Formats: sequence, C-alpha cells, structure tokens
Amino acid sequence: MASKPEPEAPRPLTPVELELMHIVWRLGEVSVADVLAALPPERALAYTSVSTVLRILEQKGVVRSRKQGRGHLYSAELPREAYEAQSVRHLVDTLFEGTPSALVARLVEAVPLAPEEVEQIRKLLKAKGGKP
Amino acid sequence: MASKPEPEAPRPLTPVELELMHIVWRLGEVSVADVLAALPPERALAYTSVSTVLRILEQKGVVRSRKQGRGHLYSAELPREAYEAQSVRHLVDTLFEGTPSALVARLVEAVPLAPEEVEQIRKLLKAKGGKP
DNA sequence: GACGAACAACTAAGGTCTTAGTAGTTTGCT
DNA sequence: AGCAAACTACTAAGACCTTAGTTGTTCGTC
Repeated sequence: MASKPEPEAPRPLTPVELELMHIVWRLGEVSVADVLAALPPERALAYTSVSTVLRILEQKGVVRSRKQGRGHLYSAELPREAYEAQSVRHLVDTLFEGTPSALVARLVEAVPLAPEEVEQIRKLLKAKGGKP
Repeated sequence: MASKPEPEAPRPLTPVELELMHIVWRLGEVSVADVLAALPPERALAYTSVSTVLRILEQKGVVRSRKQGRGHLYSAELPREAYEAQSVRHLVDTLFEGTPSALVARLVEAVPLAPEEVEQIRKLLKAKGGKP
C-alpha cells in the first residue's frame, strides 16, 4: 500500500455541501444550473449560493472543475464510497470506541429493519470473513 | 412519507461537546473540576471553557445540573445509548438513503473487522429477527 | 467578621457555515 | 461591433462554535 502523507484529516462535509454532493454523485458532471435544477422545488437556493458552495467544495478538493463554454462543469473528486467509508469510520471512532459491532448493535436496535435488510446484512457477513 | 411532526431535530453534538459528554457518561455526576481532571493531559482546556461548554450542554437539554456546595454537579440528561441511536439514524438517513444494510456493507469493507467482531454481529442479527 | 480560593455569569474575539448580493467578465447573437 | 444574458469572484451579514478572560459571588477558614 501507498505511504500516503495524508496531512490533514478530511473534515466531514457540512449539511449543504453534502446536499449538493448527492446531486454531483448522482449526475456525474454538472453545471451550477444543473445542480439548481436538481434541487427539490421547496429548496430554493439562489444561483450564487450554489456557485459559492461548489467553489468551496473545489477548494477543499471534494470536486474538480473544467471550463466549458461560459461556465464550469463540476464533478466529484472524492467518490461517494470513499466518503461513506470515511463517515462510518469517523462514527465508529468518535462514538463507538473503535468497535464496529457496537455500531451494528445500536443500528439493529434503533432502526426498524425489514427482514430483507437482515438477510442482506447476513449475506455481507458471509461474503466477508464468515465461517460457513 | 413523513407523517411525524418531529418539531426539533436534535442537532448532533459538536466535537467539544461530544468530548465532554464522553466524560459525563463515563463518570455519571461530575463537577467542572472533575471533567477537567478527566481530560487527557495534552488537552489543556481552561476551567472557564469547560464550564461554558457544560452550561451550553445544559441549555440544550443534554445534561442537567444540581447545586452542590460552591458549584454545580452535572449529569447526563440524554443517555449515551439514545445519542448513539440518534447518530446512527442520522447517518443512515443522510448518507445511506435510509438503507441500513448499505451502511453495514460500507462498514465491513471499510473497517478492518476482527473475526470476533464478525461473530458478534452475526449473533446480534440472529437475536434480532433472523431466521434460524 | 474578613480574606482568599473556587466558582458561575457575562462577554468577547476569532473561526467557520450559510446564504446571497454586487460588480465585473465572458459569450452568443444580431 | 455591440448588447443582453449567463456566469464568476468578491464581499458580507448573521448564526453558531471554540476558547477563555473578567467580574462578581459564595464559602470555608482563621
């Protein structure tokens, strides 16, 4: 494995940043107008607000941009899976003392789990390191 | 499909708040001095800083206090388990589209799991709604 | 009953986040 | 070439977070 410097612990995305990233992850490469159009109607952000947040995300290295025509196109630099992994790790570390099963314990008792969900999780475990 | 009123979404604790809550949850009923003493040596917060954060936590309803002698004793109003549950739910909702198994999937692939951890999780599932 | 230590309330300064306006630039079109 | 629309950079204001100082109160001790 690479010896990554990783000097700065990547800070969690703020709520609005995450909200926009959901759209970027889903659509791939987007303009400000695309993001604006993808927001739910009740969420009326100004064009300039979206633009500002995207620029901040670029500055943080979460998205990259390339020039296209009058404006820019933004796309994710940080894959969704990586951010998911980072978030889960963060939660395990800060709240569950580094014990993943403690998180799962809380999950199964706090979130209503459909039987298919349970089955799905069981499969994941089997695939991982489960004894058959 | 939101039928719940849910008037105020309890906001996640900030990093310092969580840091102090770990101590409160562990020790039960604490004075400002107790918290200060329980902080790691390299974490040199001022007395007044701890006092301020505890007062903010009380204002948020996360701890309660009772007068004792010269000062106050603080104890958790929000149980740790409840906050854990709330945090897990929040993560499932904001990042995993309400699908708990997606969180577990990311967990088992992103966090190195000891075999005992896997076994532990398996047991939790069996106890929950697992088909035998 | 006075003094010093411990303590709480108020206050503040610097930081980030959220939201958006203003001003200036680019571009497509005629 | 010139104009209007779209777009970006700069800026800002209000909220909240973090850290801690200042000031005034309370309590134990002599």
